[in-house]
Amino acid sequence: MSERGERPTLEAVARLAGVSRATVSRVVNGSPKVAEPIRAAVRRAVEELGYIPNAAARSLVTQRTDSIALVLPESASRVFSDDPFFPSIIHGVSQELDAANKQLVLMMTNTVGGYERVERYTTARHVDGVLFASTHGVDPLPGQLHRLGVPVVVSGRPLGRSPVPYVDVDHIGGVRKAVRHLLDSGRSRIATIAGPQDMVAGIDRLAGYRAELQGSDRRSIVAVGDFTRESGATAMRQLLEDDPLLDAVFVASDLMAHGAITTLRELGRRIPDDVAVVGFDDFDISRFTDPPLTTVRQPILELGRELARQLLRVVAGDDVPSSVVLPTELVVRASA
Amino acid sequence: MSERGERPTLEAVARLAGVSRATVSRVVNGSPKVAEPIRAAVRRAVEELGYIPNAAARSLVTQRTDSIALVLPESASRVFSDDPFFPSIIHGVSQELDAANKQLVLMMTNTVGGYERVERYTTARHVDGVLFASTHGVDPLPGQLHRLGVPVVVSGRPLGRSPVPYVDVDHIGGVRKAVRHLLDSGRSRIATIAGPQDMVAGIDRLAGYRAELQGSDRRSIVAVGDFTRESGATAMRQLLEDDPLLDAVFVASDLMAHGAITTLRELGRRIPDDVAVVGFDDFDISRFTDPPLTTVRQPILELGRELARQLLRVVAGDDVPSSVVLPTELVVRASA
DNA sequence: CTCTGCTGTGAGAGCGCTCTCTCAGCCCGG
DNA sequence: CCGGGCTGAGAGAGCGCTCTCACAGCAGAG
Repeated sequence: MSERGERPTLEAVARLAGVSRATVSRVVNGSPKVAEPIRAAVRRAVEELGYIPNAAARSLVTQRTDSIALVLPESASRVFSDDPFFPSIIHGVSQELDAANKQLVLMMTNTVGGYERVERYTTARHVDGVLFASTHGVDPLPGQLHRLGVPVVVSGRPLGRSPVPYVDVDHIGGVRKAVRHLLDSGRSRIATIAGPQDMVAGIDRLAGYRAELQGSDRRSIVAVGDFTRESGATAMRQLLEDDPLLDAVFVASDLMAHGAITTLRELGRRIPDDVAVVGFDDFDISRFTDPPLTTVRQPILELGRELARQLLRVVAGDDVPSSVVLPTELVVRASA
Repeated sequence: MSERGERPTLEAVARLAGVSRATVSRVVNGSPKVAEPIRAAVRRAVEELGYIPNAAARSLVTQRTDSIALVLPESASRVFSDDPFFPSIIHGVSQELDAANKQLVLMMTNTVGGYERVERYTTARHVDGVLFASTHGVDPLPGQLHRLGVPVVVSGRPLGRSPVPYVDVDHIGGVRKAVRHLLDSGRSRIATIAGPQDMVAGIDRLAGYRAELQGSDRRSIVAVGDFTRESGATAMRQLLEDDPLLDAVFVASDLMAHGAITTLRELGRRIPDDVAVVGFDDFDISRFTDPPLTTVRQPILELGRELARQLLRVVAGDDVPSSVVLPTELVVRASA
């Protein structure tokens, strides 16, 4: 191994193997048009010197960086320590990028100047593509990058009209199954704790609830939270004030469902006997609540992987099915 | 804004401003020896063209990449979705790197060929420095990189003798406070569920338990888990078989403590009346267990930040206080 | 035996930047 | 009025790689 700072270059390998730089480059990059004996000699020289290509030099000429940015929005930090959503996304993305030999550059917009940093960094093409995780409201950046020709894929259908390809899960379908389950088990006063109405996940899950209830003669009872446990607890309290006789609640996130369960217990309601509770997410933790939570599973890891796969496809220049919606599934446990 | 692929270069800015490339470079990099009028002219040209320096070209000559790798070990993935430890580390690291204008490159060793990938990537100096999060057992890579002169800082005191600087928390001090608390509240049969004994966190927390018990005439009752909820539940069952009369348990992680609580409840033990439970971590979720968990708080976010700060110092060439140990603190809630 | 057409290799330019070195211009002292 | 010292700007090399183009060598056709 070489000492600090004196890494072998293509030149050195070429000299040792007795060939030109171009030939070494061909071998290193797997070009087929190199005679076998020469290829072997080069391989040996590479091995001997412990040669590893300099990424900066390569990027400079190829205009590729072999790295992908994953941008997490401001809100991510708020829930980061308690909400396994972003970790799972990261994990899924990482799996696919690893397999494709791309690097994952993580960026958060939560810190001071975060938005400008991300904007500069991504428009400067320091990365080959950009992934956005669940943006709040209307974030102009994905569209802007898309227009500049930077490969972009976002998680969650963007609000408003947007040409940016996305990957999302079937919120509405999942919620409808959940509400149907409550109806089928004879519940008659079914409330919901919705998510923030500036996020597609919040909007769609409420829409699903409304859609399924529409078919029945039940009226909707709605409170809104922000996906945190605390907001779930508060919203539940409010819901019970609105209708003390409600016998079921669909909660738009598991964390909020946990909060709701805490409130229900404090107020002496038995679950599911008095009030049935269904969540949305299927976080690991929900198997361990008391009672274990019935919930709609969304495949978060898979969402991350699909996100990465789509982006890699765009980066590679393949045409992309503009968007993907992954299925959700009702997981019935004891709470409903 | 320019079309795809035709980003302005230094050259273009220089031409527009009527100066040389060198001068533009000086202005862009904030050199003080440029006359004010010229500086202003260059700034204007930069603005007008929307010039952003090409990172690859810069890296090529400076030999810096302005990015830092954070390596998460294999085990991270296993617990990723349920354990807020890594997310918090990432978050803390990210905060500091953002502030220093460095990029965060995330690498996991969990995927196929992960170790080799990380090794190649980091030794190839594609990053200015490498952070390792809580390695299992004895990982040779940090030491190896350190020897090659690559700036490295690891989280958690390395097992065995190692010259690699680390940042850790005061496991032993925290555990001693926890056990002392149990002793002071009159508990006489204090068991422990230890963490994996190939990790410093597991070893030290057990050592702290033993050390504090040593002073009293109480005997130690030990079971070992792997920091997961399930292992906590199993270990608790085992502990109760070993000593049905135990009246307290110090659990080496919050997740395992949750598992233990589940078991205790299943077996009809009241908490804290029959058995007091103390955890270690102070995850958010522990405020919401029933009863809320008394636990040792370790400052995970701060650990991440300190990790990044130390590494940035090494990268900058400042001499580094070889290691840092952050304080832990007992948080008393209802479970003990 | 020459010519054409291939295949495999080398020469060399150039990606966009930084940094050293050189030098022009100016101020001040002698 | 001239020379030395200083300051600020430009010229130019070169970081390590890829890729185009030229060309050597050889096979097969005419």
